[in-house]
Amino acid sequence: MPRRPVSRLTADDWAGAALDAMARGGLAAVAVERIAAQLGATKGSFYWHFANRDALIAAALKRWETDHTEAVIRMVDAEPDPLQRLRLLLVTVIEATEHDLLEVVVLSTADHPLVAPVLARVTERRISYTAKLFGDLGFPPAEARERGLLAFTAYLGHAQLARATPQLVQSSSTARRRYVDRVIALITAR
Amino acid sequence: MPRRPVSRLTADDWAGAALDAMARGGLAAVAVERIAAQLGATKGSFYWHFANRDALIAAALKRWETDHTEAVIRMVDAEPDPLQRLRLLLVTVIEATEHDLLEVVVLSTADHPLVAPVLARVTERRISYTAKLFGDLGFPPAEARERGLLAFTAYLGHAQLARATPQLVQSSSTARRRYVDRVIALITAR
DNA sequence: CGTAGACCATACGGCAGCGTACGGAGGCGG
DNA sequence: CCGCCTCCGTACGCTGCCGTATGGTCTACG
Repeated sequence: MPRRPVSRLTADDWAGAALDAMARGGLAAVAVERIAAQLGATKGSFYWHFANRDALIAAALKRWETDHTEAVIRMVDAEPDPLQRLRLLLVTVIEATEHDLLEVVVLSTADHPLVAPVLARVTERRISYTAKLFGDLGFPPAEARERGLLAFTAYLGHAQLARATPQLVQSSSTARRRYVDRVIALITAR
Repeated sequence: MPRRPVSRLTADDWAGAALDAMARGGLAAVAVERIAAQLGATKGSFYWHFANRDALIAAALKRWETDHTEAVIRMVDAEPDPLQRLRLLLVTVIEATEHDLLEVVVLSTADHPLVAPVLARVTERRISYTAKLFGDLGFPPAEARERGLLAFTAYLGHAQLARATPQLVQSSSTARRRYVDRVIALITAR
Protein backbone atom coordinates (compact mmCIF):
# COMPACT_ATOMS: atom_id res chain seq x y z
CA MET A 1 0.00 0.00 0.00
CA PRO A 2 1.79 3.12 -1.17
CA ARG A 3 1.84 5.91 1.35
CA ARG A 4 1.39 9.30 -0.23
CA PRO A 5 4.05 11.82 0.70
CA VAL A 6 2.80 15.24 1.68
CA SER A 7 4.80 17.02 -0.93
CA ARG A 8 3.10 15.17 -3.77
CA LEU A 9 -0.33 16.25 -4.89
CA THR A 10 -3.20 14.18 -6.22
CA ALA A 11 -5.84 15.16 -8.74
CA ASP A 12 -8.30 15.26 -5.87
CA ASP A 13 -6.18 17.80 -4.03
CA TRP A 14 -6.41 20.03 -7.08
CA ALA A 15 -10.15 19.52 -7.38
CA GLY A 16 -10.62 20.42 -3.74
CA ALA A 17 -8.51 23.55 -4.03
CA ALA A 18 -10.46 24.48 -7.16
CA LEU A 19 -13.72 24.18 -5.23
CA ASP A 20 -12.34 26.41 -2.51
CA ALA A 21 -11.25 29.03 -5.00
CA MET A 22 -14.60 28.80 -6.75
CA ALA A 23 -16.48 29.33 -3.50
CA ARG A 24 -14.53 32.48 -2.83
CA GLY A 25 -14.15 34.09 -6.23
CA GLY A 26 -16.46 32.33 -8.64
CA LEU A 27 -15.52 30.40 -11.71
CA ALA A 28 -13.07 33.07 -12.77
CA ALA A 29 -11.06 32.37 -9.64
CA VAL A 30 -10.38 28.86 -10.83
CA ALA A 31 -7.10 29.87 -12.42
CA VAL A 32 -4.37 27.31 -12.75
CA GLU A 33 -1.42 29.41 -11.73
CA ARG A 34 -3.22 31.06 -8.83
CA ILE A 35 -4.37 27.77 -7.35
CA ALA A 36 -0.91 26.33 -7.88
CA ALA A 37 0.61 29.16 -5.87
CA GLN A 38 -1.95 28.79 -3.12
CA LEU A 39 -1.16 25.08 -3.10
CA GLY A 40 2.56 25.70 -2.92
CA ALA A 41 3.13 24.13 -6.31
CA THR A 42 3.46 25.21 -9.91
CA LYS A 43 1.73 24.60 -13.20
CA GLY A 44 4.10 21.76 -13.87
CA SER A 45 2.29 19.71 -11.29
CA PHE A 46 -1.12 20.69 -12.53
CA TYR A 47 -0.62 19.73 -16.15
CA TRP A 48 0.60 16.35 -15.04
CA HIS A 49 -2.75 15.57 -13.39
CA PHE A 50 -5.08 17.40 -15.77
CA ALA A 51 -5.22 18.01 -19.48
CA ASN A 52 -6.30 21.62 -19.13
CA ARG A 53 -8.28 24.10 -17.05
CA ASP A 54 -11.63 22.77 -18.22
CA ALA A 55 -10.77 19.34 -16.89
CA LEU A 56 -10.12 20.86 -13.49
CA ILE A 57 -13.45 22.67 -13.52
CA ALA A 58 -15.22 19.49 -14.53
CA ALA A 59 -13.58 17.55 -11.72
CA ALA A 60 -14.49 20.18 -9.15
CA LEU A 61 -18.09 20.27 -10.33
CA LYS A 62 -18.35 16.50 -10.25
CA ARG A 63 -17.17 16.51 -6.68
CA TRP A 64 -19.70 19.19 -5.80
CA GLU A 65 -22.45 17.21 -7.46
CA THR A 66 -21.80 13.99 -5.60
CA ASP A 67 -20.89 15.50 -2.24
CA HIS A 68 -23.53 18.11 -1.55
CA THR A 69 -26.90 17.01 -2.86
CA GLU A 70 -26.82 13.38 -1.86
CA ALA A 71 -25.47 14.10 1.60
CA VAL A 72 -28.36 16.43 2.36
CA ILE A 73 -30.93 14.01 1.00
CA ARG A 74 -29.58 11.16 3.10
CA MET A 75 -29.56 13.29 6.21
CA VAL A 76 -33.10 14.56 5.68
CA ASP A 77 -34.46 11.17 4.74
CA ALA A 78 -33.58 9.84 8.17
CA GLU A 79 -36.39 11.93 9.69
CA PRO A 80 -39.45 9.69 10.05
CA ASP A 81 -42.28 12.24 10.08
CA PRO A 82 -43.14 13.48 6.54
CA LEU A 83 -43.99 17.04 7.50
CA GLN A 84 -40.92 17.32 9.68
CA ARG A 85 -38.90 15.96 6.78
CA LEU A 86 -40.05 18.79 4.57
CA ARG A 87 -39.36 21.35 7.26
CA LEU A 88 -35.92 19.89 7.93
CA LEU A 89 -35.08 20.00 4.25
CA LEU A 90 -36.03 23.64 3.86
CA VAL A 91 -34.31 24.76 7.04
CA THR A 92 -31.17 22.88 6.10
CA VAL A 93 -30.81 24.15 2.56
CA ILE A 94 -31.82 27.71 3.38
CA GLU A 95 -29.37 27.82 6.22
CA ALA A 96 -26.76 26.31 3.96
CA THR A 97 -27.00 29.15 1.46
CA GLU A 98 -25.83 31.58 4.11
CA HIS A 99 -22.46 30.04 4.80
CA ASP A 100 -21.96 27.92 1.72
CA LEU A 101 -21.18 30.33 -1.08
CA LEU A 102 -20.65 27.44 -3.46
CA GLU A 103 -24.35 26.87 -4.06
CA VAL A 104 -24.97 30.37 -5.22
CA VAL A 105 -21.77 30.57 -7.20
CA VAL A 106 -22.79 27.56 -9.25
CA LEU A 107 -26.18 29.15 -9.79
CA SER A 108 -24.55 32.33 -10.99
CA THR A 109 -22.63 30.44 -13.65
CA ALA A 110 -25.60 28.44 -14.88
CA ASP A 111 -24.99 29.29 -18.52
CA HIS A 112 -21.41 28.06 -18.58
CA PRO A 113 -21.14 25.00 -20.84
CA LEU A 114 -19.44 22.93 -18.17
CA VAL A 115 -21.76 24.00 -15.38
CA ALA A 116 -25.08 23.74 -17.18
CA PRO A 117 -25.35 19.94 -17.44
CA VAL A 118 -24.24 19.38 -13.85
CA LEU A 119 -26.64 21.99 -12.56
CA ALA A 120 -29.46 20.50 -14.59
CA ARG A 121 -28.87 17.06 -13.10
CA VAL A 122 -28.62 18.38 -9.56
CA THR A 123 -31.73 20.51 -9.96
CA GLU A 124 -33.79 17.65 -11.35
CA ARG A 125 -32.61 15.39 -8.54
CA ARG A 126 -33.55 17.94 -5.90
CA ILE A 127 -36.94 18.74 -7.35
CA SER A 128 -37.86 15.10 -7.73
CA TYR A 129 -36.86 14.42 -4.13
CA THR A 130 -38.90 17.39 -2.94
CA ALA A 131 -41.82 16.13 -4.99
CA LYS A 132 -41.43 12.78 -3.28
CA LEU A 133 -41.77 14.51 0.07
CA PHE A 134 -45.11 15.96 -1.02
CA GLY A 135 -46.10 12.53 -2.21
CA ASP A 136 -45.34 11.27 1.30
CA LEU A 137 -47.73 13.92 2.56
CA GLY A 138 -50.52 12.37 0.55
CA PHE A 139 -50.63 14.56 -2.55
CA PRO A 140 -51.22 12.78 -5.85
CA PRO A 141 -48.13 12.60 -8.10
CA ALA A 142 -48.89 15.50 -10.47
CA GLU A 143 -49.87 17.76 -7.62
CA ALA A 144 -46.84 16.69 -5.59
CA ARG A 145 -44.57 17.52 -8.46
CA GLU A 146 -46.10 20.93 -8.88
CA ARG A 147 -45.83 21.77 -5.20
CA GLY A 148 -42.33 20.43 -5.05
CA LEU A 149 -41.39 22.74 -7.86
CA LEU A 150 -42.92 25.66 -6.02
CA ALA A 151 -41.02 24.80 -2.86
CA PHE A 152 -37.84 24.64 -4.88
CA THR A 153 -38.39 28.02 -6.50
CA ALA A 154 -39.05 29.46 -3.05
CA TYR A 155 -35.69 28.12 -1.98
CA LEU A 156 -33.92 29.44 -5.07
CA GLY A 157 -35.59 32.81 -4.70
CA HIS A 158 -34.54 33.09 -1.11
CA ALA A 159 -30.97 32.22 -2.01
CA GLN A 160 -30.93 34.88 -4.71
CA LEU A 161 -32.50 37.42 -2.41
CA ALA A 162 -29.85 36.76 0.19
CA ARG A 163 -27.28 37.73 -2.41
CA ALA A 164 -29.11 40.69 -3.88
CA THR A 165 -30.01 42.35 -0.60
CA PRO A 166 -28.43 40.63 2.36
CA GLN A 167 -29.80 43.28 4.67
CA LEU A 168 -33.35 42.22 3.84
CA VAL A 169 -32.72 38.63 4.85
CA GLN A 170 -32.46 38.50 8.58
CA SER A 171 -29.97 35.80 9.36
CA SER A 172 -31.20 34.94 12.83
CA SER A 173 -32.30 31.36 13.21
CA THR A 174 -35.72 32.40 14.50
CA ALA A 175 -36.34 34.64 11.50
CA ARG A 176 -35.26 31.84 9.21
CA ARG A 177 -37.62 29.50 11.03
CA ARG A 178 -40.48 31.95 10.61
CA TYR A 179 -39.82 32.24 6.89
CA VAL A 180 -39.76 28.46 6.51
CA ASP A 181 -42.94 28.11 8.55
CA ARG A 182 -44.68 30.63 6.34
CA VAL A 183 -43.57 28.88 3.15
CA ILE A 184 -44.58 25.48 4.43
CA ALA A 185 -47.95 26.71 5.60
CA LEU A 186 -48.73 28.25 2.22
CA ILE A 187 -47.32 25.43 0.16
CA THR A 188 -48.98 22.55 1.97
CA ALA A 189 -52.42 24.17 2.09
CA ARG A 190 -55.01 21.95 0.41
CA MET B 1 -28.10 73.84 -31.14
CA PRO B 2 -25.22 71.61 -32.20
CA ARG B 3 -26.25 68.74 -34.36
CA ARG B 4 -24.42 65.56 -33.56
CA PRO B 5 -22.70 64.01 -36.55
CA VAL B 6 -23.21 60.28 -36.93
CA SER B 7 -19.54 59.52 -36.86
CA ARG B 8 -19.17 60.98 -33.38
CA LEU B 9 -20.20 58.90 -30.39
CA THR B 10 -21.65 59.99 -27.07
CA ALA B 11 -21.18 58.46 -23.65
CA ASP B 12 -24.74 57.21 -23.88
CA ASP B 13 -23.96 55.34 -27.08
CA TRP B 14 -21.21 53.52 -25.23
CA ALA B 15 -23.46 52.75 -22.27
CA GLY B 16 -26.10 51.33 -24.58
CA ALA B 17 -23.63 49.14 -26.40
CA ALA B 18 -22.27 47.98 -23.06
CA LEU B 19 -25.77 46.92 -21.99
CA ASP B 20 -26.18 45.00 -25.21
CA ALA B 21 -22.90 43.21 -24.74
CA MET B 22 -23.76 42.48 -21.13
CA ALA B 23 -27.10 40.97 -22.09
CA ARG B 24 -25.38 38.62 -24.49
CA GLY B 25 -22.20 37.63 -22.73
CA GLY B 26 -22.44 38.75 -19.14
CA LEU B 27 -20.24 41.24 -17.38
CA ALA B 28 -17.13 39.70 -18.87
CA ALA B 29 -18.37 40.66 -22.31
CA VAL B 30 -18.20 44.33 -21.37
CA ALA B 31 -14.72 44.67 -22.82
CA VAL B 32 -13.58 48.02 -24.07
CA GLU B 33 -11.87 46.93 -27.24
CA ARG B 34 -14.57 44.47 -28.23
CA ILE B 35 -17.38 46.99 -27.81
CA ALA B 36 -15.31 49.55 -29.66
CA ALA B 37 -14.96 47.21 -32.61
CA GLN B 38 -18.66 46.38 -32.58
CA LEU B 39 -19.32 50.11 -32.52
CA GLY B 40 -16.99 50.76 -35.42
CA ALA B 41 -14.66 52.79 -33.25
CA THR B 42 -11.51 52.30 -31.21
CA LYS B 43 -10.35 52.68 -27.65
CA GLY B 44 -9.25 56.22 -28.39
CA SER B 45 -12.90 57.23 -28.50
CA PHE B 46 -13.79 55.30 -25.38
CA TYR B 47 -11.16 56.78 -23.11
CA TRP B 48 -12.27 60.23 -24.12
CA HIS B 49 -15.77 59.64 -22.74
CA PHE B 50 -14.91 57.40 -19.79
CA ALA B 51 -12.13 57.19 -17.27
CA ASN B 52 -11.93 53.42 -17.36
CA ARG B 53 -13.89 50.21 -17.78
CA ASP B 54 -15.54 50.45 -14.39
CA ALA B 55 -17.02 53.81 -15.32
CA LEU B 56 -18.61 52.20 -18.37
CA ILE B 57 -20.07 49.39 -16.30
CA ALA B 58 -21.43 51.89 -13.81
CA ALA B 59 -23.06 53.92 -16.56
CA ALA B 60 -24.64 50.84 -18.11
CA LEU B 61 -26.00 49.68 -14.76
CA LYS B 62 -27.40 53.12 -14.00
CA ARG B 63 -29.24 53.05 -17.28
CA TRP B 64 -30.60 49.61 -16.54
CA GLU B 65 -31.74 50.72 -13.12
CA THR B 66 -33.71 53.69 -14.34
CA ASP B 67 -35.07 52.18 -17.52
CA HIS B 68 -36.34 48.75 -16.59
CA THR B 69 -37.86 48.74 -13.13
CA GLU B 70 -39.74 52.01 -13.32
CA ALA B 71 -41.14 51.29 -16.74
CA VAL B 72 -42.70 48.03 -15.56
CA ILE B 73 -44.11 49.63 -12.43
CA ARG B 74 -45.73 52.45 -14.40
CA MET B 75 -47.24 49.98 -16.85
CA VAL B 76 -48.61 47.70 -14.15
CA ASP B 77 -49.89 50.56 -12.04
CA ALA B 78 -52.26 51.61 -14.81
CA GLU B 79 -54.39 48.52 -14.16
CA PRO B 80 -57.28 49.54 -11.89
CA ASP B 81 -58.19 46.21 -10.25
CA PRO B 82 -55.78 45.29 -7.41
CA LEU B 83 -55.81 41.55 -7.96
CA GLN B 84 -55.39 41.97 -11.70
CA ARG B 85 -52.52 44.34 -10.96
CA LEU B 86 -50.72 41.63 -9.05
CA ARG B 87 -51.38 39.09 -11.75
CA LEU B 88 -50.23 41.47 -14.46
CA LEU B 89 -47.03 42.18 -12.56
CA LEU B 90 -46.15 38.53 -12.16
CA VAL B 91 -47.00 37.60 -15.72
CA THR B 92 -45.01 40.53 -17.05
CA VAL B 93 -41.84 39.97 -15.08
CA ILE B 94 -41.88 36.21 -15.45
CA GLU B 95 -42.38 36.50 -19.17
CA ALA B 96 -39.66 39.13 -19.27
CA THR B 97 -37.06 36.76 -17.85
CA GLU B 98 -37.46 34.53 -20.86
CA HIS B 99 -36.44 37.00 -23.51
CA ASP B 100 -34.65 39.62 -21.47
CA LEU B 101 -31.34 38.04 -20.52
CA LEU B 102 -30.26 41.24 -18.84
CA GLU B 103 -32.26 40.58 -15.68
CA VAL B 104 -30.68 37.26 -15.04
CA VAL B 105 -27.21 38.44 -15.98
CA VAL B 106 -27.36 41.16 -13.36
CA LEU B 107 -28.55 38.60 -10.84
CA SER B 108 -25.67 36.32 -11.70
CA THR B 109 -23.18 39.08 -10.94
CA ALA B 110 -24.76 40.12 -7.67
CA ASP B 111 -21.51 39.97 -5.76
CA HIS B 112 -19.64 42.32 -8.06
CA PRO B 113 -18.80 45.54 -6.20
CA LEU B 114 -20.34 47.72 -8.90
CA VAL B 115 -23.44 45.59 -9.33
CA ALA B 116 -24.27 44.96 -5.67
CA PRO B 117 -25.47 48.46 -4.70
CA VAL B 118 -27.53 48.88 -7.85
CA LEU B 119 -29.12 45.49 -7.45
CA ALA B 120 -29.88 46.21 -3.80
CA ARG B 121 -31.69 49.43 -4.70
CA VAL B 122 -33.65 47.81 -7.51
CA THR B 123 -34.60 44.85 -5.35
CA GLU B 124 -35.80 47.01 -2.50
CA ARG B 125 -37.82 49.13 -4.91
CA ARG B 126 -39.46 46.08 -6.43
CA ILE B 127 -40.25 44.42 -3.15
CA SER B 128 -41.74 47.55 -1.69
CA TYR B 129 -43.93 48.00 -4.74
CA THR B 130 -45.08 44.40 -4.55
CA ALA B 131 -45.80 44.91 -0.86
CA LYS B 132 -47.90 47.91 -1.82
CA LEU B 133 -49.94 45.70 -4.12
CA PHE B 134 -50.74 43.40 -1.21
CA GLY B 135 -51.64 46.46 0.82
CA ASP B 136 -54.08 47.38 -1.94
CA LEU B 137 -55.58 43.94 -1.48
CA GLY B 138 -56.38 44.77 2.11
CA PHE B 139 -53.53 43.12 3.98
CA PRO B 140 -52.08 45.06 6.92
CA PRO B 141 -48.61 46.56 6.27
CA ALA B 142 -46.45 43.96 8.00
CA GLU B 143 -48.36 41.10 6.44
CA ALA B 144 -48.30 42.81 3.04
CA ARG B 145 -44.56 43.21 3.24
CA GLU B 146 -44.09 39.57 4.14
CA ARG B 147 -46.29 38.35 1.31
CA GLY B 148 -44.68 40.75 -1.10
CA LEU B 149 -41.34 39.29 -0.19
CA LEU B 150 -42.66 35.80 -0.78
CA ALA B 151 -44.02 36.77 -4.17
CA PHE B 152 -40.67 38.26 -5.05
CA THR B 153 -38.75 35.15 -4.06
CA ALA B 154 -41.17 33.09 -6.14
CA TYR B 155 -40.29 35.30 -9.10
CA LEU B 156 -36.57 35.08 -8.45
CA GLY B 157 -36.74 31.35 -8.00
CA HIS B 158 -38.59 30.89 -11.25
CA ALA B 159 -36.03 33.01 -13.06
CA GLN B 160 -33.20 30.94 -11.62
CA LEU B 161 -34.98 27.71 -12.44
CA ALA B 162 -35.44 28.82 -16.02
CA ARG B 163 -31.67 29.13 -16.23
CA ALA B 164 -30.76 25.99 -14.35
CA THR B 165 -33.12 23.63 -16.16
CA PRO B 166 -34.82 25.34 -19.06
CA GLN B 167 -36.46 22.08 -20.04
CA LEU B 168 -38.40 22.03 -16.77
CA VAL B 169 -39.93 25.42 -17.39
CA GLN B 170 -42.45 25.07 -20.15
CA SER B 171 -42.35 28.33 -22.00
CA SER B 172 -45.88 28.24 -23.38
CA SER B 173 -48.02 31.15 -22.34
CA THR B 174 -50.68 28.85 -20.91
CA ALA B 175 -48.16 27.02 -18.74
CA ARG B 176 -46.82 30.34 -17.57
CA ARG B 177 -50.32 31.46 -16.76
CA ARG B 178 -50.96 28.30 -14.78
CA TYR B 179 -47.81 28.82 -12.75
CA VAL B 180 -48.74 32.41 -12.00
CA ASP B 181 -52.27 31.39 -11.07
CA ARG B 182 -50.94 28.79 -8.66
CA VAL B 183 -48.55 31.25 -7.03
CA ILE B 184 -51.22 33.92 -6.69
CA ALA B 185 -53.73 31.49 -5.26
CA LEU B 186 -51.29 30.30 -2.62
CA ILE B 187 -49.87 33.67 -1.81
CA THR B 188 -53.12 35.57 -1.45
CA ALA B 189 -54.80 32.92 0.69
CA ARG B 190 -55.96 34.37 3.99
C1' DC C 1 22.75 -0.10 -6.19
C1' DG C 2 20.79 1.30 -10.29
C1' DT C 3 17.14 2.29 -13.39
C1' DA C 4 12.47 3.32 -14.97
C1' DG C 5 8.66 5.94 -14.29
C1' DA C 6 5.87 9.12 -11.66
C1' DC C 7 5.84 13.72 -10.33
C1' DC C 8 7.16 18.49 -10.49
C1' DA C 9 9.88 23.13 -11.35
C1' DT C 10 11.54 26.34 -14.66
C1' DA C 11 11.37 28.72 -18.68
C1' DC C 12 9.13 30.09 -22.66
C1' DG C 13 5.61 31.56 -26.25
C1' DG C 14 1.24 33.39 -27.09
C1' DC C 15 -3.04 35.80 -26.47
C1' DA C 16 -6.44 39.04 -24.64
C1' DG C 17 -7.53 42.83 -22.17
C1' DC C 18 -6.55 47.46 -19.76
C1' DG C 19 -4.70 51.90 -19.83
C1' DT C 20 -1.49 55.74 -21.83
C1' DA C 21 0.86 58.74 -25.20
C1' DC C 22 0.47 61.23 -28.96
C1' DG C 23 -0.74 62.85 -33.27
C1' DG C 24 -4.31 64.02 -36.54
C1' DA C 25 -8.85 65.38 -38.35
C1' DG C 26 -12.67 68.46 -38.37
C1' DG C 27 -15.77 72.05 -36.93
C1' DC C 28 -16.16 76.76 -35.18
C1' DG C 29 -15.19 81.36 -33.65
C1' DG C 30 -12.24 85.27 -34.51
C1' DC D 1 -7.75 82.02 -43.24
C1' DC D 2 -6.14 80.53 -38.76
C1' DG D 3 -5.83 78.62 -34.46
C1' DC D 4 -8.26 76.16 -30.80
C1' DC D 5 -10.89 72.69 -28.88
C1' DT D 6 -13.29 68.39 -29.30
C1' DC D 7 -13.12 63.92 -30.60
C1' DC D 8 -10.86 59.88 -32.23
C1' DG D 9 -7.23 56.54 -34.41
C1' DT D 10 -2.69 54.33 -33.82
C1' DA D 11 0.87 52.50 -31.44
C1' DC D 12 2.84 50.96 -27.36
C1' DG D 13 3.69 48.79 -22.72
C1' DC D 14 2.04 46.01 -19.07
C1' DT D 15 -0.31 42.25 -16.70
C1' DG D 16 -2.64 37.89 -16.08
C1' DC D 17 -3.65 33.75 -17.83
C1' DC D 18 -3.26 29.35 -20.70
C1' DG D 19 -0.64 25.77 -22.49
C1' DT D 20 4.05 23.48 -23.92
C1' DA D 21 8.77 21.93 -23.67
C1' DT D 22 12.27 20.12 -21.16
C1' DG D 23 15.01 18.61 -17.67
C1' DG D 24 15.41 17.45 -12.89
C1' DT D 25 14.15 14.75 -8.49
C1' DC D 26 12.30 11.27 -5.78
C1' DT D 27 10.55 6.60 -5.09
C1' DA D 28 9.56 1.91 -5.87
C1' DC D 29 11.44 -2.09 -7.29
C1' DG D 30 14.33 -5.43 -9.31
